[in-house]
Amino acid sequence: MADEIKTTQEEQAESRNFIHAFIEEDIAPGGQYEGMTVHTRFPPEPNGYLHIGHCKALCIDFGSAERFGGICNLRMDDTNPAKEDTEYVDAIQEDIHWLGFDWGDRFYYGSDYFEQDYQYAVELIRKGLAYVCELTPEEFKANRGDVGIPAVSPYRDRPIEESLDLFQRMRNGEFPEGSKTLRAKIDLSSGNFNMRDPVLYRIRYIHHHRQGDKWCIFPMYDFAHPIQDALEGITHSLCSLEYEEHRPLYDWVVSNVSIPHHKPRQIEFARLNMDHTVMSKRKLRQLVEQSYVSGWDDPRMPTLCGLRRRGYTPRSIRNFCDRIGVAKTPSVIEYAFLEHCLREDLNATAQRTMAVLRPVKLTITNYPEGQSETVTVENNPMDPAAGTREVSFSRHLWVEADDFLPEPVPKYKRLYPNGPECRLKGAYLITCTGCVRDAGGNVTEVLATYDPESRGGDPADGRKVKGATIHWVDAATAIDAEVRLYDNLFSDPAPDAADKNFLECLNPDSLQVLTGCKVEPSMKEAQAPASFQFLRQGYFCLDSKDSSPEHLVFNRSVSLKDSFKK
RNA sequence: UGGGGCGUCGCCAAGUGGUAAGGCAAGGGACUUUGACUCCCUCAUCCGCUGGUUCGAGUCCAGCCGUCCCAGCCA
Repeated sequence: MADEIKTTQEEQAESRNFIHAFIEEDIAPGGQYEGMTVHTRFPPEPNGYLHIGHCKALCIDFGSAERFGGICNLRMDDTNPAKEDTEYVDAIQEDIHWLGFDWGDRFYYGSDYFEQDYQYAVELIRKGLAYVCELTPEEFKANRGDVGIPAVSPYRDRPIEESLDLFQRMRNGEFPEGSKTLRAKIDLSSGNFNMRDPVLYRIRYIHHHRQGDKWCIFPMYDFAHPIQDALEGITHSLCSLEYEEHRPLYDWVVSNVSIPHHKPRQIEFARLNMDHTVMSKRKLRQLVEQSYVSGWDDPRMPTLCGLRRRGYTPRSIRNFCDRIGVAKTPSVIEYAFLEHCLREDLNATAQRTMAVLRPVKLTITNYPEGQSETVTVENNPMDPAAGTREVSFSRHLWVEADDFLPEPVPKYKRLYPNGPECRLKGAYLITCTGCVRDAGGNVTEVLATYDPESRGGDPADGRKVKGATIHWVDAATAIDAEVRLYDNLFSDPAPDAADKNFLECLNPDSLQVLTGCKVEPSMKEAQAPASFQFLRQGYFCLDSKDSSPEHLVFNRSVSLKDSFKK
């Protein structure tokens, strides 16, 4: 099984996307980076937790470098002090490491380049390619121009020396916020508004999480990013589609600033979108801050820490990202595909343990009261090396309520009176003989007889078992646990369609607490590593941060289907 | 409607002029000590539309339609 998955990964590794094609051209003989090491970077803004969309970018940034024997830097893109916080820096690194990516010693902060950014800005002024503009934000907007109407700046042609002086004084803190900016002198009538003399620097009297109060002018992304890339020797700056229109500006900065002979190439790809959830950091923050969820790591969140608590493995997530492909087509991936990748991984690696979610008592009428024994069950049928465990068995058991039906429906092959012989996983063959009902007619107990000659689940005479195999828990030793059922935060369709009111799209059934879950004792002893149990088409797991049964997380989204057809 | 993208099966996605890969989902069957897993089969005469070039077009050209993004002193 593990080999098969590995094979899948190898196949995927061989698949080539358009970014790979570009890189190949660039490093091939005659290409602009001939003979150079492919160098990429992952530049998160530390203003939130990483989500699965970032994982796609991570896989592309680190993956592309790795594919060509290159390296990838990790850089905190913290040029806007108003939005960033140190809190996120550590969490981001932790999540990236959890996924298994490593940036070695190449960890940087965009803000560490502030002094160099400043010097390059001065260089642009000296070259007559930038000027200090005194339009206020309101005036700036009013003079932005429009379709076919050029923008206007009365300060565009001011003397270089004057801009130099003003820029220095901006840095010195002599002017109030919003009073002045440094602008690139490019083209006020460009159809691409990013080129209509874009702002390079703005004044902000805000404490920077890393630079403290050293600076009161901060470079814009469009100015800082290309410089950071160039300084770090990045060959390929991979980013999402919305930066496509910024590329001319990116190239403008790179070619007008005298960073020693290095021009990184920006290539854009479509960011990840998924149904049943939101990927916007702004929205995710809103969910957290307005307490719609318990935190960034709420299992319903698409954040990496949320997925981790929900039972997702790093491998399943990376596999997912490798398989969804890289293209420029804006796409929406079905959540079912992510779930498939998880099941694939868990099936091969997860240690099983039995639990009953909606219990009904099962009594083996011909098994002596008070007697008990232990049976041996394999920890992972897909992997003999995972070993076995001993499970307690006695006269009274708990089984899933829907494993019994007083009246069978077509194709039902589990327990019903005079129904087929069924197998209790790892224990014995049983035949249902009837049930006990309360005054209201509800089934309170299922009755069955067992074949003493079928210990371990194999009939002594080798007869074929017609019924299904049923999982169970010994009532004498079972422990109760609170189980939380999680479904996706949003029901279909994806809320992005109703952007502003996305909170109204919240799925009211996205969290249920099921009490009375009976869990096999060994689960408690198993601790976190032994964390999964397949329940037909579903699975659940122990919370990765707290292995106590009170924190069982059941991923309902993969078990929504009825386990039998009516 | 200014600019920039994108349109191949329900969802992704290969394909770069030679007669539509693969995965997910779905349906059918086999197998099975989890109705899981695994295995087999089915699932686009057609590539947004309309013309054109060509012996031949999803691939080239023209026009049209649809859709997403930008128009922050955010990233």
